[in-house]
This record gives sequence, C-alpha cells and structure tokens, in this order.
Amino acid sequence: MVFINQRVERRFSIEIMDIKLQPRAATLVRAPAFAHLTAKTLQQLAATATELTLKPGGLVFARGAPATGLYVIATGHLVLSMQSPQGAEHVIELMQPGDSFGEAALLTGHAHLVTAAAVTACDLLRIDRRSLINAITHDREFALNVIATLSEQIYRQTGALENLLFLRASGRVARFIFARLKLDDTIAGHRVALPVRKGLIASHLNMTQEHFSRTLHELSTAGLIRVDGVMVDVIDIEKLRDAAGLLRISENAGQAS
Amino acid sequence: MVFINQRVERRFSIEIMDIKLQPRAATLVRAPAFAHLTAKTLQQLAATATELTLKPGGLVFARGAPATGLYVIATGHLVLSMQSPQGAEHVIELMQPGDSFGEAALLTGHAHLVTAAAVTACDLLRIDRRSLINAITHDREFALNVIATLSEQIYRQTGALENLLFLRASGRVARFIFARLKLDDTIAGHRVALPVRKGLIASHLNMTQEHFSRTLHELSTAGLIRVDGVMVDVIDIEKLRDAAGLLRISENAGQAS
DNA sequence: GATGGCGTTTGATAAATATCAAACCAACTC
DNA sequence: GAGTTGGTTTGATATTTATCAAACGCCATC
Repeated sequence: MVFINQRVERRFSIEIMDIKLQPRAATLVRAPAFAHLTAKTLQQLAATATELTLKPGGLVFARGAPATGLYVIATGHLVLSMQSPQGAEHVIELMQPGDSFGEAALLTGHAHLVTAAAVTACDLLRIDRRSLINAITHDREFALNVIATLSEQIYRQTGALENLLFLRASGRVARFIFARLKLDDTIAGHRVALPVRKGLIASHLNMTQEHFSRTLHELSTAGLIRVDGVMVDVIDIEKLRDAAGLLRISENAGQAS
Repeated sequence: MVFINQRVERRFSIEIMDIKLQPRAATLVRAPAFAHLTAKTLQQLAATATELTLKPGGLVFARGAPATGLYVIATGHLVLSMQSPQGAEHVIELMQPGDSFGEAALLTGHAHLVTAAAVTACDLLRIDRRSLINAITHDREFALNVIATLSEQIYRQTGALENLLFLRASGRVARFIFARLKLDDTIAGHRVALPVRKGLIASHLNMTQEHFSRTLHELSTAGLIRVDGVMVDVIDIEKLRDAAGLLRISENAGQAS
C-alpha cells in the first residue's frame, strides 16, 4: 500500500504544473476521449464539469441508477462491478487516474449496468449529458473523437473477452501482471505493484481469491515471478509472456503443494 | 434446418416490396446504425455501398486483416469468431440479417480481432471507410446515431459479460433460449429454432459441444424444454426464466445419466 | 439399399476451479 | 502489549467443466 501511494503521489506531483494552470482541463486531457481536443472545446467542457470527491468505499453510482453523467478520474482507484442476486460481486474493471467511465449508459440513455465505487480516496470530474451532447454536436472533431474512443472501448472489450475465453487462471494472472508491467515502468526494473487488494483483482480475473492466491504461488514456484505482499517482481519475463500467451504452465512446471 | 430456411424465406419475402424500390437502402435501414437516417444520407450511403455474396464457409475477413469496411447483413447467418493458437475456435457472436459488424476495427484503424465467416449463404453490404467518415462528418444527426449505436454495442457487450461471469453452463443455455424466444415469435407458441449448428452455439456459450448437448438434455429432463433436432419447445417458461436468472437447475431436478 | 461424412449424443475419466473451514499475518485500536 | 479486524494463505473436499473415445443418426451420394 505504501508503494502504491508513493506512486500515485509522484504521478500527481508531476502534473501539478498543468493543474495549476487549468485544474479541470488538465484532468480531462489525460482521458483519451478528450485528449486531442481544441483548447476551446476543452475549456468549455471543463467549465461545465463538476468535481466529485469520494472516500474509500464511496459510491459514484449503483447498478440500475439512471445515467446522468460521464466521469473522469483525477486521482484514486475505482472499480466497476456487478453483483449477482446471490450477492457475489464481480469486478468488471479496475480504473485509474485518466480513465473515464459511464459513457455508454449516458449515451444510450439506459440505466447503469455496473456499480462504480471508490477503492481509495478519489477525485472525479463529472460532465453532464447536455454538456456532452452539446460538445458533440458543435465540435465535429470532438464527435469523431468520441466515436474513436467508443470504438476503442469496444475493441478493448473484445480483446478482454479473449482472456476469459481462451486463458485458464494462470494465463489470466500472467496476462494481468504483464499488462501492468508496461504501465508501471516508473518503478525500476520489472517490478509491479498490485493496484488494489488481491480479492478485487481475483474477482476481476474471474476467479476466487483463494484460487488467485494459489495461482500466484504456482507462478512463483515455477520461477516466473516473486511475490512479496502487493509487490510482484517479474523474474522470467519470457516465460511470463508465454504463460500469458497461451502456454499452460502446469505442463512444464511443478504444481502447488 | 428446414425450418430455419422457411423462416428466412418468409422474412425476406415480406420485404421484397421495399427491396424492389431501393434494394440497398432497404437493407441498411434494418441495421440500427442506419435506422433513423434521413433519406438523403441513406441514399448516399447506399450508393457507395458494394454488394458481397458469400457461400457457406466463405470469409469476409480474418483476424489480423486490416479493417477496410463496415458490413451489414442482408440475408444469411455469419459468425464472428476467434481462434487460439492451439486451434480452438470460439464464436464471439452469431449474426443475423440486419446486424452490422466491423465498425470498431474500422473506426479505430486497428486490425480485425475477429474472423467473420458465413455459416449459410450470405448477402452483405459493405461500406468503406471514406464513405462512412464522410457521412459522419457531414450529417450531424448521423454522427449522433453512430455514437448511439456504438454505445449500445458497449452496453450490450457489458451485459453479455454478465452471462459469462455469473452463469454456469445451464444458465447460459437457458438464457440463450430465452433470448431467442423474443426474436422468434414468428413461430407460434414457445418454439425456438437454433440458428446454427449446435457446435457453434456451444462455442458461443463458451462450452464444449458435448457439454452443451448434456445441458440441453438436463434442461429437458428437468421439464423446462423439449428438444427435437434444431427445434426447442419451451415447456415451462417460468422455470426457464429462473434458470436463466441464476437458479441452479441441479438443485431441484434430476441429473443426467 | 449400402457407403461415407458430418454433426450429435453418450459414457468414462481427468482437469480446472469453487467451496468451506481454519490458520495466519500485519496493521490498527484500546 | 493484548485484542481485533480485514485481508491473505493453506488445506481438504466438492462441483463444474473439459477431454478422449466411441456410438449414433441423418443425409447425401453412389
């Protein structure tokens, strides 16, 4: 946890300069949907945006709630999750600063399918429907931008499906670590910090917390990684890539217990 | 198979009148993305569209191919699928007349993630990138329309995730049948025709053909449905809804074998 | 009417994953 | 420092699903 906070702190401070200039706009440009906007559109959107601060566990919206806005994360971690009637909770997405969410429900006018909740303390920006539609209809470039972002989201979502469909637990875990590797190059070497508590990650990877724990252990004894609390060191990146690719690590490595 | 063909035939003949007037435009309006367009935009798009005829098994595009167009199905069934390096094939989506596909890759400029192949003989309409972008930039209404359609797709895709995450095999099968029920009300009562061969459906529901077969049998002996070849009669729609909801039918019904 | 191919079903078995229960551990509180 | 709490690990076991192999059935073709 200590490490995570350090990392967030550092990132944040880097951008302090921008934030000083135009705090909200600076948050917006970090989101792909708003990345390449003209200064004018950006300022307009930033002006109509409202700020939102959440405590850990705080709710942005719950499943079934009518969609009223689009959210961009300034700081903190959130999860989008669904829960079954039995109460089982599944994390659909882990979200970081710069990520945006709520677009799909907002633009279709449907109720939210997922629940958005803060894991850590969060600062969000909220853009309401009218401002968004207004920007879309008045800025041709922005419209294309939104279309690109939505398409990108579909594309990524389809890619994510691949994980669930083709990979078994060890592969999903390997791929998760691998994906983090690229993001986390701020930390020297091949060291990755798990962004939230393991139970949530397990849920995101569609397995139980126990199974996640065992799989992590399995990857350790196979020599691919070393785990120490929330820190994961990648020992053999090639093997990890293979495992993430599609190789069954059980074929060439000792099993747990 | 006989029944499916009859059904397609019938649908088709109903629309013969429109098709006589503006064959391509008539195909387009059946796709949600183009549903509420002005006649002008519609005609322009239809004019630039090219027609495509496929034999069963024919390929529209393969995974990895650069995206060059958006496709709308006039007649026939297609599947979007992915295959793992091991050769295992997973059906991502079963597609019918009126469905469109290829948007996401086209609009992001990425290579296709999925392979699109005809299951039956198919007629498609293809709209190239330039025409599409052109229509988007020149018709504000159309841009909003595309945004809505993409959002809708994200929304549906998220909903589909729910199936994979929360439901076990019997639930997924039940839900599949249930979903078909609404579409197939052309056939009297609660009778549903499986749209393609069972192996493909099994793959779409992320299970083996064998398991699908057993699950169908299980639902039969539990009195929820009756299966006869490609026809499925829903006997107890309430129980089916429960099973599709989240109930484990193994709790209150005899097991197979 | 036999032959062959494809899709489907059935059976036996193995593998992957979940569940339940308990121990563990580190951080925090009193 | 003892106790508590929430998250994690470990172990034993059950359930779900896949795999492999064979039989089956339906059509189409010869």
